[in-house]
Amino acid sequence: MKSKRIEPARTARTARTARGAATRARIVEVATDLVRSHGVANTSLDAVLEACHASKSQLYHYFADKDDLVLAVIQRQTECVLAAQEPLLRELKSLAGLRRWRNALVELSRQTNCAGGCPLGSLVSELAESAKPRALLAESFARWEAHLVAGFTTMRARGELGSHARPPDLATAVLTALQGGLLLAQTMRSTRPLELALDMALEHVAAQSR
Amino acid sequence: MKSKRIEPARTARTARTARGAATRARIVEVATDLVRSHGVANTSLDAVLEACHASKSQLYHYFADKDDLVLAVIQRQTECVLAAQEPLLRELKSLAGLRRWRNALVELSRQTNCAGGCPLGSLVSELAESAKPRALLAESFARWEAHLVAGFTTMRARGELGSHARPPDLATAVLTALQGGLLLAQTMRSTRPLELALDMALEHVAAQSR
DNA sequence: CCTTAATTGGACTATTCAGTCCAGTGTGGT
DNA sequence: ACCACACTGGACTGAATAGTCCAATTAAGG
Repeated sequence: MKSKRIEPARTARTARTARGAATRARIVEVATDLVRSHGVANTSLDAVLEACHASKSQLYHYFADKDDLVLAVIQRQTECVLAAQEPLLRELKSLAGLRRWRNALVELSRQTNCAGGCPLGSLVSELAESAKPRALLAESFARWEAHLVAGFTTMRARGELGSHARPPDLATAVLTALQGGLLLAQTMRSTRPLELALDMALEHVAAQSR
Repeated sequence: MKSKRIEPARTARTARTARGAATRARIVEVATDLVRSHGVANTSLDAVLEACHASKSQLYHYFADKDDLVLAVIQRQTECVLAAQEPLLRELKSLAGLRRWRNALVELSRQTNCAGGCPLGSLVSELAESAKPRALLAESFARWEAHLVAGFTTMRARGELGSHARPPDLATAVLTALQGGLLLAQTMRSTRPLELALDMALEHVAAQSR
């Protein structure tokens, strides 16, 4: 039982100056990079501060504690992933667009030699047992799914999917395939699992076309 | 650059006595439990030793260092998972058996309130960037896949799958669906993603039947 | 028995890390 | 110009934690 609410809840001020905002942003940015490559538990605050030339007091001026910083990292990582997906997600309005999305992801994975996996997926296993981080990650995936839902809805409206197709379910299924594919690809150091997973997902979607 | 080979490689003796073997086994067992529930980075050696009533010297008598213990934990976790899968995997010789497998997994996930995810999958994101652990995990998944391959091969021989069906690819695809489904289920605290993922995988397999 | 080696207890070290504190510096508003 | 407050530098603390060391205990074989 760790009751945090007993304490005066610490500060965690919000930046009131351009300079302060810049500092805060710099910390989050660097922390996000380090967490992506080493995981939360293997990223020390000292390492973050050294990498972004900030001091302890700066960090604790803007964040209550490490957990609080991690929440900011999750949010930033979410923005990064969604921003990277944006161009692909935008044209996700047809089976052909879906196939382009698949190819782009496989290519991306190949370029990094299948290392790293999904930045958000990786956070899950480390943080899913903590309430707030888990809730934030759930929200992130929901936003990701929402883009897919929009695409499938458009496809259904166009008649490229049957009227019985359920965009939310399709989106969830496709996202599980992507996450599972990336996980296995990372483990096997081969894009093959990702390709098979996404192809299965594409087939699943295509099966919903009239 | 961390060169480990410069040192005399430390001891890591193998047990030469029933008592010693029991001690070693006890350490690995407890470590596996703690790692499953808290992750590698959040499991301290002191915690392991206290939980199994052993001392530092006992641990370092049988393991070179923490990494070495982690390798043993991966192996034990693999045996546990495969042993738990065994009864389900054995009857994986028909589409009906596959469906029973699906239902059992969903039920299992529901019972744990979707917490934890796959014990092996969780290790991946934490260890996939280290050579030996990654190789071990790849081997674990390969063994898991092998069971699925055997099932699909039987199904093909029986004519329940077409002769064009490729058991290894089907097995990989099914495993990615399971992993992705568990990951999302853990995040969303709902069995729905797992159900959708596995149903997609079943449909994928069924599509290979004549 | 008795010797040899396996096994064990647990104190000790060195390091790392989260979090605290306070004195000092910059800055915006009046 | 001046004041209040945002911001910053960095030393310091206390708790963990991986790993070391050695003396004591226990078992196995001749």
